[in-house]
Amino acid sequence: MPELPEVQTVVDTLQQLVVGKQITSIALYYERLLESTSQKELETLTGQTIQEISRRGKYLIFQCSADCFIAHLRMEGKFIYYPSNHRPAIHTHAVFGFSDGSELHFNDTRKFGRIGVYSSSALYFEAKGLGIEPFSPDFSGEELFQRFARYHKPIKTTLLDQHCIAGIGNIYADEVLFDCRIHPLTPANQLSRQQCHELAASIVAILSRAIERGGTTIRSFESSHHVNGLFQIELNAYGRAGLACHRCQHKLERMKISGRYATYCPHCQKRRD
DNA sequence: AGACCCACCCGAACGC
DNA sequence: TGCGTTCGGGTGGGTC
Repeated sequence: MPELPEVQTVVDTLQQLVVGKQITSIALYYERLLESTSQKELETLTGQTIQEISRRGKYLIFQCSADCFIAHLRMEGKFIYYPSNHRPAIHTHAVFGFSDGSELHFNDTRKFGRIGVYSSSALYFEAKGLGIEPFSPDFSGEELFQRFARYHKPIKTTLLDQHCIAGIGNIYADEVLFDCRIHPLTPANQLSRQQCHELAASIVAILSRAIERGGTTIRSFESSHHVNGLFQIELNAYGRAGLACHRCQHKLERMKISGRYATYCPHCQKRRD
């Protein structure tokens, strides 16, 4: 499932493929793909040129001549680029045709992904109340310490809360907590300054490493299934319940915390409260 | 207001 | 073997 690093990889790849191209047609096969956008509004992209592609949290931003369209891949959404006209594969919900004959298909088995057309991406994210970017200059241990003061819920849940920090999903939340030896149930507002500094450093380090790997693994977008990039990363916690901890050999455990699973080492990640 | 839970989907994995 | 059931993922919206 694409989290920040996977989305960044998609951005990097798409930038080389479709920036500068003019949209000449849009076909929509699944209406609910649109988020607070009518088919008519989607149509307004026709004739516009994609000027820039960027990322905010797990959102992809396609800045076009007049409007922008924003996509969220959720679990299995993917963009597939074809240099020329191509029959839509199963689970393809939208096709953008460009003036040079190439196409960008949006494909999503789960139908959870969403796209929408907006006049300003900044306003869109402001309205959403999206949290701080891990790669923004303002991101620091002190910043996290200040933010966490408002969150009484478990740190695992807080890391997943996109209003606090943008871009972290279940996988990297588990990995970061393992790295910092923090028990997932620890209330966020009970973390020490020191722990927040470690968390901030760990988030940046682990996400960076994942982006590096994603970037090196994924060459052609066709074969990208971006998850490929993810599995190039050695995971220490996520998906390893019942297996031996890479640090202490104890069995990792899995626990449900506000509806989400957390995998952690009960020996390395002790509760301190 | 804040914490929780479910709906949205589908296919893989599991149970009978 | 074949069927039915459960589960998991991110997010928004609903409920208490």
